[in-house]
Amino acid sequence: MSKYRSQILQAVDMRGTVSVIELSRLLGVSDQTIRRVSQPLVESGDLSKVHGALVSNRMPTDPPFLDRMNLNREAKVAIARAAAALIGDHASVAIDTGSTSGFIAQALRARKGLTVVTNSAFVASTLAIIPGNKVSMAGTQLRDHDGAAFDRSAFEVIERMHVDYVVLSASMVDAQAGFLVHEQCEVDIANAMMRNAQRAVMAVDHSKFEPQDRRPALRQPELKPGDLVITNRAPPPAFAALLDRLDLRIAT
Amino acid sequence: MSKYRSQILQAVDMRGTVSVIELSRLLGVSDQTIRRVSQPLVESGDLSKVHGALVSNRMPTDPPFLDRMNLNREAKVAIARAAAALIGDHASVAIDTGSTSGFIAQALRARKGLTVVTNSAFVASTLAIIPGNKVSMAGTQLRDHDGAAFDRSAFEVIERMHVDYVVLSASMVDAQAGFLVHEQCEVDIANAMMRNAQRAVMAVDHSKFEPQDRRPALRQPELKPGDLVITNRAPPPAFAALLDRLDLRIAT
DNA sequence: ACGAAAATGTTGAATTTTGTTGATTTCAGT
DNA sequence: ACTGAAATCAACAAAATTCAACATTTTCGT
Repeated sequence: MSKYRSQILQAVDMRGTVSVIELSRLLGVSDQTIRRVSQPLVESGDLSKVHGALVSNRMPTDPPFLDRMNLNREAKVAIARAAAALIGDHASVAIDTGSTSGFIAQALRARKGLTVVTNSAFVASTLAIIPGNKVSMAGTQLRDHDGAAFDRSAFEVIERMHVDYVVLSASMVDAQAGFLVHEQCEVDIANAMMRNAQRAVMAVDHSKFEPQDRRPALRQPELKPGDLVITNRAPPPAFAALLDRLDLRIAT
Repeated sequence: MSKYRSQILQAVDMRGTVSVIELSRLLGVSDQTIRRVSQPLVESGDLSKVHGALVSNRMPTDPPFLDRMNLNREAKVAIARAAAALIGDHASVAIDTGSTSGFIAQALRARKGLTVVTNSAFVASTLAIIPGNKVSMAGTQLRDHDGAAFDRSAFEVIERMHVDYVVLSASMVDAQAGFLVHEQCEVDIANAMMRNAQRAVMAVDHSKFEPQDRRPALRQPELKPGDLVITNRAPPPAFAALLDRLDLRIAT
């Protein structure tokens, strides 16, 4: 069992297919090494080999949603690790949709006995198949943007639960306005989750502190003092006031 | 119980895998010491050792469901191709849980404008993120066996719909009894789906025609004459009577 | 403070992994 | 089918890691 095993699996699972050369650069080793250490993985059927690349045998591939997951991938993985380190075995967690939340779900596969409620089918299917987890999928009608539900039944499921943590994300952070998203329905779900959770964990990579091409206009519900913000670089000083009473963690 | 124990565990858990040298620098001790104090952790199963590094055992290891997807993978892929070829763009489909259905979902990513209802979170998240698809997730409480739902709301969602095709699977085929599964709830869902579908597609790879180690005892609802059975090898002659009035296709 | 026991560091040989080279195979375009 | 570019494979040398044994330091009870 090679030390690169999990990294290769993760990279290939995440992107569907990735070239041998790219993997070698990613892990900082030679292409030959990639070929060598991936051999057992293709023999066990986890991966397939094509000329020039490895392809995942187990995950959905290509569509736009997964493209977004590859944006700032390293930052998101680091944040996900930090968030997962915070959440212990047997915790209960509400998880919203969004690519960072997707990574956090992946990192949470390491936990045992989680109770999870989410409106994202991706998060649900990631965590549901871990033995011992109890996962509730909130909502029925899934939007194609990201496979998340925002219908009435989603709220009904969320309102029935009370959890230790809620994992939230945002599309942008504004020094005055706070954490912004694009759709009102996302705010509504976040609100419902926060009302039924002890502590909020807001996960935003560093790019969210910069202006976006399509500026989101809707404010996420205000965080309580003591709620957690996880990011991967120290935010610019302009955000000091906003983050003042929150527990800020920088993941590396 | 060494004084470094918890630090090593935390670091390795956090990052998934971390090199012995790096750990030694992190804790300010020699590499040999790391090897020595990590030995009990390896023996107790918390960590694994690879050449040059320690890896966390609580990290994403293949959950059973994904293992099952790798069983008879080629047969299932062939069947999935055949099933997907049958189902055109803009069709409406109900899909049950089961690993073969998972592959069919993957093959259906090539279709456009599908309307899908499924009680499997895996199928839902696979197809929901295809632009233009309308996917309904039936059910809330997901079982860890395969991430599928069988609660009352699952039935309510299925009963509301009427679709062109229903894609079903079975754990075993018996020449007398027909298509068998392990759980009554699976039969119930199949029944609900069949009542609300024009035509059934039963997908079973060749291994299902052989006796299983754990024999399933529950009969799927009877197929109508003209319903489809897709498999990947000609079934043994003993099954001729069973398949008599059904439309049998052999995928290669 | 003393000595025994445990823990840590150091060394060098054995083992494993890695990068490089050149021959061979595969792939895409004519 | 032919050709050049790219990818794979096999083999070997170089580098890194491990292991075992011993020297040294730290810890702890008396």
